Amino acid sequence: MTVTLADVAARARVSPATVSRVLNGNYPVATATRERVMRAVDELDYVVNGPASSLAAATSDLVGILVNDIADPFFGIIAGAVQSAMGRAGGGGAVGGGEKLAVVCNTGGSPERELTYLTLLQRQRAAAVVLTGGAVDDPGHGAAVAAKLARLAVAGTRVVLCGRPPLPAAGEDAGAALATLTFDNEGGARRLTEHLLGLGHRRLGYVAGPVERTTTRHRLEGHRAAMTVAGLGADLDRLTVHGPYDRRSGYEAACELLRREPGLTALVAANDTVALGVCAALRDQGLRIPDDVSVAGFDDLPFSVDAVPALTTVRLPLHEAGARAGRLATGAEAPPPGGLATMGGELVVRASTGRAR
Amino acid sequence: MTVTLADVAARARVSPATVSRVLNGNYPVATATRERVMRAVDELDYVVNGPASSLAAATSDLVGILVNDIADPFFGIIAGAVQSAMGRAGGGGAVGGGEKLAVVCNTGGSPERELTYLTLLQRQRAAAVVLTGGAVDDPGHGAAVAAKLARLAVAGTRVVLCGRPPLPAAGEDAGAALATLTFDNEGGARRLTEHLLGLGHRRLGYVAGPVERTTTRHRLEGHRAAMTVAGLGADLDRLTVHGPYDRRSGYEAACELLRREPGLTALVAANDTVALGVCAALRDQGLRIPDDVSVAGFDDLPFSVDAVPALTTVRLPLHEAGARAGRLATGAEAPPPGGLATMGGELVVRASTGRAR
DNA sequence: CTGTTAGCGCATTCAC
DNA sequence: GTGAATGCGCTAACAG
Repeated sequence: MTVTLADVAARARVSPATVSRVLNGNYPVATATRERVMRAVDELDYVVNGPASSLAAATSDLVGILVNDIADPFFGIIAGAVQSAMGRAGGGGAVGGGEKLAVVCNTGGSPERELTYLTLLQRQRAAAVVLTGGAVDDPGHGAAVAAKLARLAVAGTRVVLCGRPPLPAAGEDAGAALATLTFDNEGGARRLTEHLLGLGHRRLGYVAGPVERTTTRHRLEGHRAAMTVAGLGADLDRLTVHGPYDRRSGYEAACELLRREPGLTALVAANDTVALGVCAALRDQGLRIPDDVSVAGFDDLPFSVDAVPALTTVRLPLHEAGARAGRLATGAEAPPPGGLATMGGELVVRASTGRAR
Repeated sequence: MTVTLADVAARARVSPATVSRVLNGNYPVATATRERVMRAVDELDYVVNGPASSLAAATSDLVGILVNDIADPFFGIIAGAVQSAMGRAGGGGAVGGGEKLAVVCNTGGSPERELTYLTLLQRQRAAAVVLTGGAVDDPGHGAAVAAKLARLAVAGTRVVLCGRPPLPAAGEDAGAALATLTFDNEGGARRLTEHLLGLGHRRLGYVAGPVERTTTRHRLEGHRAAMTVAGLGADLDRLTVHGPYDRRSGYEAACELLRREPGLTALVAANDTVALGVCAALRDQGLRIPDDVSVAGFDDLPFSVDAVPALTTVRLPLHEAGARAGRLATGAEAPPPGGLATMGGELVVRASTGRAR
C-alpha cells in the first residue's frame, strides 16, 4: 500500500542504498543520479519511514523539550527559542535529512509525568532532551531524574538543562553529554529586594511559589539574604506565603499578608503572573500602587510592561537561554566550560515600586 | 550494549514473543509468567525501542499538536488541554503501552513550517495530528495542507482541526478520519461590536490581525456585519488597521487610528494581547478608558481580567475545545455529526467599555 | 560513485 | 498459554 524506498529505487532504476544516500545527503552521489531519484520521490510522493530509519540508524531526529506549564509564557518563550534555534541549525540539509522534530512536552509540574516523558523520549531514542524551568526540589525525585538522564546520555542522547539548577550529583560520565544553563534566581531576587530596601521599605511581604520547586527556594533565599543583611530577618516566616505560580495565588496571598501585617509597604511576588494577582488584590482593597504599597515581580514577561502601573521586575534572558539550549541540543554550540553556565537577571525598575510612605 | 527484548526474555526464561505480549497487554498471559517478565524488565531496566516497535506494528504513539505561536497563551491553553485529555485517556494501559507521546510543534505561523512539521509527523507515522488556531488564508497553501492531511488520514493518522475553520474541500475520503472543532469567531465579533453600538458608539476603530489569517478575516467580518447593519459601513476601511497578534501592533495601530480619526470613542482589537497594546497607547496619549475611549479584546485570556480597567472581550472555550480535540485524537470520543462542531464565544462585559461620551 | 548483503528490535502470524 | 519463524523499511559496512 504505502510506497517504500524500494519503490523509489525501482522507479529511478538505482539501488535502495543509493536512494538512501541522496535522501540523507551525507554521501557523494552523481548529480544525474540524484536528480533521477528526486524525481521518482516526487512522482511517487514518497515519505521516509521514520521508525524504520531510526531503527536502522539507531538514532532519531526527535528532540524533546520538557516544560512545567505550557500555558505559561515563561515556558512558551523558552520553548519557542529552542525550536527556532534548532530550525536554523538544521535548515540547510538535504531533502529529508537534517530536519529535527522539536517537540515540547508538558509535564504540568508533575514529577511522575516528567519521568514518564523522559521514558517516552528514551523509548523513541531521542537525539536530545531539553529540560526547562525549575526542578522539583526533592532529593528522591532529583535522583530519579538524574539517573534517567545519565542513562539517556549514555545512550547518546544530548541532555540540556535550561533555566534549571545543575543536577545533584552529575560528576561522573553524565557530565560529558550534559550541559546546564542556569538562571541566577537568587542573585536577581536579592537585588530586587535591595532595590526595595533602598527605597526605604522595611515591612515587605513575600509571595513565594510552590514550596517544592527549586525556583521558589532560590528566589526566596535571595530575598531573605537581602532582608537579613538589612537586619530584617526576624519576621521573615510570618511575612512569607507560598502558593502556585498563578495570579489567583497572588491575589489570595496578598490578602493574607495584609491581614497578618496591615502596615506592609511592599509586596514582592515570586513571578510576574503572581504579581498581577497581588496588584488586583491591592486595588480591590483600595490601596494605591506604589503610593501605598510597592509591588515587584520576576521574569519580565511581555505583559509586565502593560500592567498598571508597569511592573518592576527582574528580567531573565529567556530567549537567549532557549536559543543557546537549542544550539547545545543540536551540537551547533560547544558546551560551556565545566558544562555549566549561569545567566544573570537584570533588575528592571518601573512604576510599581516607589519610596516607602 | 543496550538491553533488548531478547535479553529480557532470556532472563525471564520465556520467548521474546511472550515478553512482547505482557508489555503490550493485549493478549492473555499467565500471571506467574507475567510477573517473571516484569521482574526481568525491572532488573534489566529495560525500555522498549520505540522505532523498532513502530516499525513492526506500523503505528506509533506519537501525537502531534501544531500551534502558531507557542509563546502565546491562547495556544498554550489549548495545547495543555489536548495533552491532559490524552493523558487521562491512555493512563490505564499496560506497562509500556497506552501511553501516547503528545508533542507540540511550533510553526510560528509560517506555512512552510506547518507543512514541514506535517511531513515530519507523517514520517514518524504519527497516531494523530491536531492543528490548532487559525489557518493561513491562502487557497494554495490551504490546498497543500488539505492534500497532506488527506494523505495522513489515508495512512491511518487521525486528524483534528481545533479552533480552525473546516478544510476547503474535504468532501471525499478524508472526511472519515477528520474532525473539525471550529470557533464562531464571526458571531463573537459581531456581538462584541453590537455591544459597543448599543452603548452609543458610532466611531469605532478596528485593530485587525495579520491579513493572511482566517481568524483575522472572520473576526473582521463579524465586526463589519454589525457596523453595516448599523448604517456605519462607509468608513470601515479607513478605520481598520492590520498588524501581527502582539501588543506592539496594538500600540501602533491605536496611534495610527487616532491620527486618522481623533474623534474615535471605541477601539476593538483582534485579540486581548493586541488590546493591551491599545490600552497602553491610549494611556500614553492621556486618554481615559472607558471615559474617553472604550476598548475591547477577544479570547478572554487569563491576564485580561487583570488589565486596568479589566477588559471587555469574547470568551472562547479554549480549554474545552482542546480537551475535546485530545479525546478525538485518541479516539476516546466520537467525531461530531458531519465531522464538524462549532463552538461559540461568549461576550464578557467588563470595565473597559462604557457609554460613548 | 554505485550495488549487494546483512541486520537493527520488535510484533505477529502460525503451530504446539 | 507459549514458542518459533518471518518480515516491517531502512542504513551501513563492504565490495566493485
